[in-house]
Amino acid sequence: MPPANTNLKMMIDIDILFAWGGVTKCYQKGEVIFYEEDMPRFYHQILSGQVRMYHINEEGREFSQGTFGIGQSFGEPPIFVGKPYPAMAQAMVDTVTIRLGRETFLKIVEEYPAIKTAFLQLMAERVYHKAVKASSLVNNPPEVRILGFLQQLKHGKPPDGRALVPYTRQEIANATGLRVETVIRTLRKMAEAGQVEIRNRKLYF
Amino acid sequence: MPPANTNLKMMIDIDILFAWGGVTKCYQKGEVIFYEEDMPRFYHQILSGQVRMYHINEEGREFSQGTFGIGQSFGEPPIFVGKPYPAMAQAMVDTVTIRLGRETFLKIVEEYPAIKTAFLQLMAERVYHKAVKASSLVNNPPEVRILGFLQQLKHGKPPDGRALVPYTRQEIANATGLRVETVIRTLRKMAEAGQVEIRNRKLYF
DNA sequence: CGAGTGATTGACTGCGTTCAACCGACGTGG
DNA sequence: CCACGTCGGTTGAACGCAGTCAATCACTCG
Repeated sequence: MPPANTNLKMMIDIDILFAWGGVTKCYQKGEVIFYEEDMPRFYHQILSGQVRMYHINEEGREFSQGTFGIGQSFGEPPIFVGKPYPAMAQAMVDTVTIRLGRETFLKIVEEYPAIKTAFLQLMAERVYHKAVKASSLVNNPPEVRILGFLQQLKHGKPPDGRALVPYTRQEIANATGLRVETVIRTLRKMAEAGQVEIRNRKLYF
Repeated sequence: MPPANTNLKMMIDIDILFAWGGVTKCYQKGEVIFYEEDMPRFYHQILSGQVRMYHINEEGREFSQGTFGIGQSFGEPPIFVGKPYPAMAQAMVDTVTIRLGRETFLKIVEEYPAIKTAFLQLMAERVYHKAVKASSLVNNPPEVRILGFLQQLKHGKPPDGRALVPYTRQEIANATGLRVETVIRTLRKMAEAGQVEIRNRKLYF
């Protein structure tokens, strides 16, 4: 199952990546692609599978920065700004990526104006989404946070009735800064209110 | 007093902005530059003063997305992605900006590769900071949130002893998603622990 | 069938919020 | 020069909601 926020257009054409020396790399489910504090050495783009970026704080609690699907790239901002990764990346399922050295990637960006523009827009979109997400996370009760999370999944999706939400309660909790139990109890209330639907433990929105 | 996170390099050279038809605009303290949900019509760059971007939620609570000082631009992501502003911008003090129509701005970005690169890096930096900020805001007790906020102000600042924090308790509360009272109580505890200093109601970090 | 994973429920607790005052510094006008 | 208004800072008391802990349930897969 592809992640709900999959953006179908490829960030960089695969032929270009291979032409510039990109190589594929396979990761098993659960394998870590890079750790927090690592310096970025590669540009990563997903050929198949799904990747999650998240942060673990001092008390051992996770916070998801986002999930990425086929065609999407991840972990680029630190490449552009020359800082270490602020979060770790992990394959959620068996995943194949194509990767390219940091320097080569930056050369490609300078070489193709259209690609530079695409990344400018991508970064702008990420800023935008993180701003919206922050608003919905901070200062808001559980119901609003969860609604915000669910709505962001709907991007570009046709509003044809309800769709299965491909996330576990735990994943929703990690993305919204709530505890699993709170997510469960809030979702039940929301189901009673008709805002979501729960059919044998599956969540529809 | 310039905001603590002032980035001294100008985003776009002022001569270029004027050459392309940029005009200056004055805002009085408290004046709103644009509202949430407005479609972006201008690129804004600060000549003097200080601007705050923030969001007001349903319950009337504010959440600061950031503050911007001399030489900085703000509100660009929606221009690049063609969406309405997710937050409003307001002059915190009397402020002068230079502004330029959206279309002209985009033309400049395409015209000058160096400027395009600068904005790519700027957007990447913003993503980075918002990611770090989100981690520190969610799932964390007041002390950690406030520490995160204070540390982000230190960027590039020489660590020469303590500096006056140019923010009111209310502003810190709005930026961290806490209540004023909680900020006050937590700061007092932190002062006792030596993490900050409070001299006649002024905060030093 | 047994192990493992995710979902669920109940009881209790604690922390940050809420509400309501008051304080201290500063500026302005009569 | 002082009275007054305003704004930011401070304190105390009570409350309520989400977190915590612990146990159980439902489903899947080897």
